[in-house]
Amino acid sequence: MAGVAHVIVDVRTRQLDRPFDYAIPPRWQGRLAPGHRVYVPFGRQYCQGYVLSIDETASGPAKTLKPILAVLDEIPLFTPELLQLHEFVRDRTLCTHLEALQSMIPGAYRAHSVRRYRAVPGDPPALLSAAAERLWQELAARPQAFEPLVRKFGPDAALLLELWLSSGHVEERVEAEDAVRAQVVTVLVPSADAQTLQAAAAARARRAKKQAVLLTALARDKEVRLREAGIRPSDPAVQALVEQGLAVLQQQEVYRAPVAAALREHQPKRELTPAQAAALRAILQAMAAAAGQGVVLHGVTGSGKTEVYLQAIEACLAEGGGAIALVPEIALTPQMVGRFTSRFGQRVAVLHSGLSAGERRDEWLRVRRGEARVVVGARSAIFAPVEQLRLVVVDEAHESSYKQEERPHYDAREIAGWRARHNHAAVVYGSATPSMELLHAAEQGKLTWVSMPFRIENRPMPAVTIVDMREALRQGSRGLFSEALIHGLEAAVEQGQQALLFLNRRGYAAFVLCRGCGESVQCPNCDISLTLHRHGGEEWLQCHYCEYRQAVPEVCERCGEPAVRPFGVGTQQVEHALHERWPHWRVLRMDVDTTRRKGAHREAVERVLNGEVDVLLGTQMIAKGLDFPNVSFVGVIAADTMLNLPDFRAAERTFSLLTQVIGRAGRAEIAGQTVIQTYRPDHYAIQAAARHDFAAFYQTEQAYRQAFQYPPYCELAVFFASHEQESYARGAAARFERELRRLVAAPDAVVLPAAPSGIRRAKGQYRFQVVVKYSQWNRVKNAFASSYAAVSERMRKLGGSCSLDVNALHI
DNA sequence: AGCACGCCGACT
DNA sequence: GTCGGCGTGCTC
Repeated sequence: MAGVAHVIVDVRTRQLDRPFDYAIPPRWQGRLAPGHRVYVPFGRQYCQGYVLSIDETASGPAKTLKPILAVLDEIPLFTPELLQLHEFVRDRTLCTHLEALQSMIPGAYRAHSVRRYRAVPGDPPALLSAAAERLWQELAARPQAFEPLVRKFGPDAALLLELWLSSGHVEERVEAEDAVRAQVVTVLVPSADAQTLQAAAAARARRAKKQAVLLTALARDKEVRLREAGIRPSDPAVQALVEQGLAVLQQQEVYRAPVAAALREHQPKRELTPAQAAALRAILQAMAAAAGQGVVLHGVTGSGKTEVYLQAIEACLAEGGGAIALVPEIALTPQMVGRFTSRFGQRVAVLHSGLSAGERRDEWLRVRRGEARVVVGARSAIFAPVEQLRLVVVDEAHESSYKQEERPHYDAREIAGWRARHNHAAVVYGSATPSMELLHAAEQGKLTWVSMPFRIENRPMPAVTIVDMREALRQGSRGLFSEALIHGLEAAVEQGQQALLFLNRRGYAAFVLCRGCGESVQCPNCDISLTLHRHGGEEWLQCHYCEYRQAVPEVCERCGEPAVRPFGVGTQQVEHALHERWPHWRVLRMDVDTTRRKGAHREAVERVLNGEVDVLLGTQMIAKGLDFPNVSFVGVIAADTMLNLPDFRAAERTFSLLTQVIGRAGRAEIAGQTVIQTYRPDHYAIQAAARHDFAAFYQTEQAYRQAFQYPPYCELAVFFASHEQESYARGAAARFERELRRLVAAPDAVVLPAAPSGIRRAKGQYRFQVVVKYSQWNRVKNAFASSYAAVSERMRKLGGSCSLDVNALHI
């Protein structure tokens, strides 16, 4: 047989991480292409697979191959570009073929086998009971799956099926089926020309009004979607038209349209400021160069980056190209989506986790079919099958959410660069606080740096006051709010404007501590303190890692003293304090606890935009991607919460978050005021953010990174082992370290000793890690791959787990 | 991952 | 004497 397909089977194990060969059935020869999804027999079972490549010329095979049973999609899900990209992802993250492939397509594309049973035409078997009689009728009518039959007829159905299968009265067929399929509606379509239809409508206007209405609609619209019209397919009027040959019923696929239309702002194309125009020119130049160039767009908050993106994408479309715009999940708000849909309408597809599986499948399919040429989406949208890709925009490019924390550990920013190079397109990394990595790449001449240092319409940057909370404490102030913060809040609210209060910690208090012995209440499963929550008159302790909950102990569990007190402020406590002090203010709290419910986030944003809120209080979710024109005051309750984390990016994240929070103030006509409360007023991250002085921050931070050899002066990899038993977790990390040291050495890599992770135990699992610094991936990747292989298999058998995050963001 | 093949303890 | 425990090994 001629034609062999090399297929990756959908079985998640490293042992099967290689192509398997299958025979191409005659009717698919010449039509089956790389990227097609197929259904194949594998071992004693069936599974779906992905065609990597095809060998048309394969002559007489040494062994007889099993055949492909079915091709699951009309067009290959993977374009040639995506197949090539999957090799890059595999090489860069050391994941399997399957992991790389499946991260690129919607999860809805997963076929399961369904066995259906059908009565063989001819002599029926002896039907001994009424139930058997009915079962036989059912099987004769159409093929039936096992589960519904047993549900309907009881366990006897299984016995009868078995009997009839062996006697040959019933046959079994295995079919592949996706759990999420295309949505199908019944439509009535005309089978006569418009004139005939209108004449027929006129003739029926008196005696058959419903038929007349349908005929008129058919003449006008060429189709009637019955469900939308509230008419059943069995309606006599419909049946009559079909019988008279005027119309036929058809099943038609329809797209599930996500709610992108909501909050659609009809924003006209805006006149660009000189800085915006210069930025747009730089992007268009990079596109015209067709060399996969990258541009860093450093634009202060309120400088109008989105408008630049929109106009650059317009230029793509005008040239017949396509574009992808990546936005962090947290910023992918209806507001942001609305700006794209109002500008590009149906040419935009939206891809993010808020969509249902079916919506995501349909949006993706619109892209694959070339019907949508612009994609707006979160991280995984970087794999969208846009053809003629001319531009990739990565908005808020400093955001850590572009790195996938699960396997495969890819970084969408890096994939953006790959796709730009592959397509001879351009990539834009936009941010008010570009990362140290972007800065470093620009300094080395790998990226072009463009600045938009002013806000649109020359609005001023907010005035920032730093309040030293140590000083306030010395003066006897023990409240959450300093004088400056109180003045700012009151001034804003009294003038009918809005205020925003930021605190990066949810719950009521960070932890509870016994004043008798100094012991805090710990989570029994994790190595961290429990957080105090107070809501709706109730009070409890909660773990922010594993969701464990317990009551607050009356007395200390260690020393028995009734001296358990809350410490450290959370958003619930600030909300409480606001209510106490200003009972008539309308305060809205926004954090994970208040926005968990679907749609809650959007409702909250709408309430703020509608002016139903005086003070919006929240965690970092209020700092990003939202544009509230009536906010004139921003307060930061405690700038230090992020600064004290044991992470080499703590300063960068503080600087970035503060800059963004400050930037929420004064985005429209009103001037902005800002107060930052801190115990470390002299820290360079806080100082630089307050003075809007990016250069100063970068200079200091760069010196630290270089001195301690952290990114961007190297790359980090983190091997991670976790197990219920501490010794197994430690052992796996130690073995990985030993293995890797055997294979690489300085200067290619610096292997740090195996050590417990920041949180030694989480969800009942002990966690150990090995951190490696290296600068050239190609020189170390083989060593990583084999060291990992040496440990991971055994760890899994022991009931633990391992991971290897290459190019890791934090350790 | 499944599923079978294959060698040793407690039962009809 | 069997039924069944789960330790290796294979899947085009």
